[in-house]
Amino acid sequence: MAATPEPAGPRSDDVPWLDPAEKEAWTGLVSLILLLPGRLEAPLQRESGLTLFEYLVLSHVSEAPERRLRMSELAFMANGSLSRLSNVVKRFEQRGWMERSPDPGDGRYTIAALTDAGYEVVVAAAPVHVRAVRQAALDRLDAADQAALARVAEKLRVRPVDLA
Amino acid sequence: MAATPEPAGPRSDDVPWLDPAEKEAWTGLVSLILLLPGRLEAPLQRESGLTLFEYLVLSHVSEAPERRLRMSELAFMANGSLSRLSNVVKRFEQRGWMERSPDPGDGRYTIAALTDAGYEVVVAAAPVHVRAVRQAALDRLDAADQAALARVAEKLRVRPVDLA
DNA sequence: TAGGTTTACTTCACGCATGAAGTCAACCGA
DNA sequence: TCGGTTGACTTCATGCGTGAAGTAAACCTA
Repeated sequence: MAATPEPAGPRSDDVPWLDPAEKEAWTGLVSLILLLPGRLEAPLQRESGLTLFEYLVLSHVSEAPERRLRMSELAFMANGSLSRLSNVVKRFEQRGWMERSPDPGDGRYTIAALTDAGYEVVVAAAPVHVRAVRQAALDRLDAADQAALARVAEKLRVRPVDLA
Repeated sequence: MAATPEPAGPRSDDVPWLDPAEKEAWTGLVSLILLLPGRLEAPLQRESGLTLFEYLVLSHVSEAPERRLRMSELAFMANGSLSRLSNVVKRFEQRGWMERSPDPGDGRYTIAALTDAGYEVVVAAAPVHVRAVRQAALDRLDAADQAALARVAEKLRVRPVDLA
């Protein structure tokens, strides 16, 4: 397999190209990024009609005290931008799974709350998701792999721009 | 941070829940999947108007002998489904970056070829991408991390359905 | 207390991804 | 050689994600 996407022609000046070890890491990362989301989401999508991100949103609010969270905190927890979250919560509101209200203490904040209907949706979706995670990932990794994955992810963790 | 998306209520029967180590691996994987694509694509998008997947497509054809490849091989190499590739190549054809023709030997195959215009696009995009990869990933990982990442990705590697 | 700035969020237009259904070529079996 | 099956794509409707621009509340600062 031709793993290097280096164009065959004259190479650029200032950017050092990837050595073999780097290339392998890069190839692996790319395949994770492009193939895993589908695998992880497919069961959730089929059985609960949810995106991975949507599931994370629901599950994080469901665990928060009183099942309520500020939009910005929720966005952070669910690994998404505020914009993305806003769109998702709007859809959830239309389906009756969530409700939004301004924070009485500071009107700039919006508090997102899970309804009972929304709660039932997460409860139904959770085992589906866990099964998918085991099947697509955890079952294929031993303890050392899992630890390494957690370590690497921690080092690469990065935040979307619009929440500072 | 509330890391477990386990709903607070009665837990499901048959699916074993995640233990702490598994939970960390899972959390890490999820954040990689949700946050890295954006980081990796943003520069490519801004400076070359390309998706990560689109870049991979271009760069893999550019390295193939005579800059031609069967659609199915290309889809496999670029970590995408045939359907996704077909849409991308169609757009590229409209921009004059690629051309498609049926394989003379077996009319079921389609051969995708890079034009000179397309070649110039990859050459311009490559350093942008490499810089992004270094910045978002490689620079933050030492050699052991990189090896671990490659190993884990290999174990999780999985193929889209429609290319068997 | 008025003007400007920051913070938190929302909206919308655009574009890409998905996957089910369709097309067309080649192969196979009787 | 004809009908069925497999293989390799292609198409299209639907829906989600992105990011730039907008709104509105609170916080300065003089």
